[in-house]
Amino acid sequence: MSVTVKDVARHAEVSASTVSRVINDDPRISEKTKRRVMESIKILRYKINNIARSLKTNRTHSIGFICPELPNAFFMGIAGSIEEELGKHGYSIIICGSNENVVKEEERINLLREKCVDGIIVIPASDEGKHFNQLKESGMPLVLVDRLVNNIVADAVLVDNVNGSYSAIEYLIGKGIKRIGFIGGDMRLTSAKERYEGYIRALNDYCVPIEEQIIKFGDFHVESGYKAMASLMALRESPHNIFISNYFMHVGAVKYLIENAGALSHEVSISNFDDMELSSILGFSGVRIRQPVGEIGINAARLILQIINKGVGDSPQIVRLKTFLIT
Amino acid sequence: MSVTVKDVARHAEVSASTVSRVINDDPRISEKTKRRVMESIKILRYKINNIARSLKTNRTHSIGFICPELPNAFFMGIAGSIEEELGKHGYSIIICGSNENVVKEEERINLLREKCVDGIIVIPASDEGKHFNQLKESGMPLVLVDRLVNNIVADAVLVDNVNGSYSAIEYLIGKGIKRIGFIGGDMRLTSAKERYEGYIRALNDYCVPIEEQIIKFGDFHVESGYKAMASLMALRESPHNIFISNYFMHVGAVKYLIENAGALSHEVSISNFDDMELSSILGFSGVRIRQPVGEIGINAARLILQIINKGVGDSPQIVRLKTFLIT
DNA sequence: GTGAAAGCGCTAACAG
DNA sequence: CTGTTAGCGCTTTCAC
Repeated sequence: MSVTVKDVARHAEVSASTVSRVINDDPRISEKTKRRVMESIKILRYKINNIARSLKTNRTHSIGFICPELPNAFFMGIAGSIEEELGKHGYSIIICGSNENVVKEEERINLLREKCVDGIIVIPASDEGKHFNQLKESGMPLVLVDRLVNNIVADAVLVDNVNGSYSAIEYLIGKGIKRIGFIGGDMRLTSAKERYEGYIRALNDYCVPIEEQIIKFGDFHVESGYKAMASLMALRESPHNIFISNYFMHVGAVKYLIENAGALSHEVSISNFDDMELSSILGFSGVRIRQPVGEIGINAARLILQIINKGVGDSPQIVRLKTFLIT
Repeated sequence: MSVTVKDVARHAEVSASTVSRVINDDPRISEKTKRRVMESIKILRYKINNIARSLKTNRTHSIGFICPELPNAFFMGIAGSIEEELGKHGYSIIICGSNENVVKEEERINLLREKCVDGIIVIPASDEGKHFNQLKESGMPLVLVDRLVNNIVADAVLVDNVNGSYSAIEYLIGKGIKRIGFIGGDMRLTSAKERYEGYIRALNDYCVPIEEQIIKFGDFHVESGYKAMASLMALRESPHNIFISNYFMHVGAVKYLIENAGALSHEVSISNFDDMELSSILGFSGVRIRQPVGEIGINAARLILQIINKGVGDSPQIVRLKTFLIT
């Protein structure tokens, strides 16, 4: 079938171990034999079989990446920078979608374990996850991204969500805008919770009363943003300013406003979390919070490599990346 | 380190092969021993080592997926459905970005070969690719997606680009609109070429003269759409209707129009290829062509599995999926 | 500086 | 139905 070290060895008239040493850049090999072996490798078009190597070395140079859904610009932005950063170190990524489903997430984790990946990076499907503890106990390097999980002590890369929304609300208040509607995400996600917290905290700090009825919750998806905006606009005294906690709900909300432009009793201005490619042209624009998407991925990649190479530290590292207010 | 078949065998007081048979659902194993082995597997928390299995079976159940860039909603839509479809058959995907760079693409292919993937699905970086021939000669199952490559005979999943843009232009002409500007992609991509061909063919068929100066070319990215729109709007007689050949250039073009709304001498209506999540709310809306993104992925996945399982057919299969005109 | 031999964890004849 | 044996392609002591 395919050409192996043995074939190369025979062709170069050396032993298999010598070929192996050449492949692995072992310094104590003479220039001469090295050249000869290289020659044979080229002639025979030898390609190393990493499966066999992995079996021996217990390293696959593969990292698993699990995220709630693939066709999601935010997650894929992260995946992209993870892939790039890991690629620099000879690692590749196996991508899995969990469908925002804890059961499937666990399934994927098992799959990746069986594939013997060297580590797993995951954007958790929810705040629940005893399976992560099992994973850690098994010794698998693990990095959580974007969200935390209850009762799990693990290394993680997050964004400073609280201060993110806080700064946006603070800015609006500074502009004299006090009545600010809010569209939040699923409160089982730490990111959603934290963004909500930043909103509440800013209002409190500036002594702005909190109005329950102008606070709505969706699930970070387009459709829920649409509905939340609809219910806000259906209020007798609908808010003129609204803060939306992620990109996709922002899109849904804008969609509602565009489709119902005629029926609106007043103008609306939207501020929002996330600054994706299209955020700036969605219109209705107030301020927005940019997440350092690329940085998130790079940090996650570096963190997992560090764990793989140096072992888990005693206390888990939590990297919190700053957000930027775009006015 | 980790528990192996041998450990399970010892614990269940059977031989390693029996354990292996249980794992692989070999029918000729007695219910009783099967149960006992399963028990031991559970107790010892045995997890199969697929690396070792792969070494033996020459199957990794991994498929490589190479695309020009990861954070791209279109590519990732395809990746997502590939992942899902392959997942149903026990396969996972290793994702690689080629950075729209043929050299890196080749590098990635070699990486995937060394990882012994069972097949490779690629959205080519350009129309150039002798490396694909080498790959095919090596016996690696290969499926091209979205674009073809010169002089390469390979199975592929494509979209009917020509008829896609033809039908849009035809529709506009039917509405009495004859002067239609065009923003195309990099003509080294077959998809860009075909969309342009559809435009030209429709104009010819309806005896509409072709005006070179209202035809611009970008590179399928946001920025180039912005620039192309700018140069169209800078014309003395800028077109009122414009057809744009993909989503990202559409975004860029809209961005230009929004930013320069005041300076425009007339209204503009945009028709475009692609119907992504946000296409419908970008405004300036004429008609658009929907690509069946999910279907593309599903077909690619099925095709690669078919090649893996039944071998390459004598003549390559080219699946051409229909597009839909959304009015 | 190089070779011989053992073995990673699994599967697959071949026996029985 | 189950065990024995060999070996996938590589790395890695241990000799020399």
